[in-house]
Amino acid sequence: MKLSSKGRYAVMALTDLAIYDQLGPVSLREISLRQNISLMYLEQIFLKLKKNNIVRSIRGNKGGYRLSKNASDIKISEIFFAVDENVKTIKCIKHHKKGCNGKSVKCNTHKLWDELDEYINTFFEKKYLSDLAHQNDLEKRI
Amino acid sequence: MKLSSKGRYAVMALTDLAIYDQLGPVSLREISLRQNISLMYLEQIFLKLKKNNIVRSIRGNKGGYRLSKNASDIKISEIFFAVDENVKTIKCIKHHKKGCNGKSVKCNTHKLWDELDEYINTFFEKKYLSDLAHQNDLEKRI
DNA sequence: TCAAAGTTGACTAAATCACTCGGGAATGTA
DNA sequence: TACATTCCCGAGTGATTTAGTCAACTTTGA
Repeated sequence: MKLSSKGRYAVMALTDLAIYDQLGPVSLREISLRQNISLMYLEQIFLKLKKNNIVRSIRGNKGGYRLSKNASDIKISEIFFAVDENVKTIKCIKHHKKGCNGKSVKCNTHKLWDELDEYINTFFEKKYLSDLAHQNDLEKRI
Repeated sequence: MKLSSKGRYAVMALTDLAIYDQLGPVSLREISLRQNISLMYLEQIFLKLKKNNIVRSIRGNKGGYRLSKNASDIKISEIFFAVDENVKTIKCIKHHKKGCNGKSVKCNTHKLWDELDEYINTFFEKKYLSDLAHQNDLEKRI
């Protein structure tokens, strides 16, 4: 059971962005250097974040990215959704019209995985980007 | 973020075993048929379960497996541990002697992943095999 | 004009997953 | 004692996913 690096990097990069956003557009190059994430990979990730309206881009020289809303309005769950980090613990859904294991009923453990999914999603629904940014305040870094 | 099939199958198979255990040793063949899991794969899984003292084996004709303790004493977390389904959401630990991202401090989001790990582990610590077995009582099936 | 930035689709090496294979060893039953 | 049935176990493998890379743009500020 693991988190993909895409989801992890997305949250790291956005936390970084949330901290430096107040100074103007933040380029991926800066984030790449500070967070030690490949620039090319960040491009991929930010494209998705942009499509999901979490960040907006400013092209050209001195350009970069900004949050498209307040950090306190961005849920971690939203970020994960944007980069396809979906918290789906099972694949045992809808085999034909039958149950999970090809039988006519749901598998033994179906309920457990459903509960787990919900449990984990709750965690990410309760966490906001601002919670992370505050832990790493700008003042502490300059 | 997903669960491996090994962990999933282990829990399914053990739930099945917990239900039929009272009738004597249960062969992997039976479990394979009932749960629709490959026999060869089950062998692999049960080897690990045995090494971790969750089941014990009876060899030879009419042999099979039995739980090595009561279903009400087997935590789901224990099962996952046995089949290496470890709930580790990050790899950003102990890069050299430094922090997660090669820098001298922990990454922005370190605390978040730590909390998540603990949160998920708590879920599995609270669930016992008997909880699942009861939902699928033998009486309902014969 | 030029450099710095974002945009985009295609590509790829490596790792992991989800098994399979083959040969063995133990044991109850005929 | 033969044999079928079961567990035992290391090695192998094909497909998929991950974690990126690459190349060739377009946009914009100075």
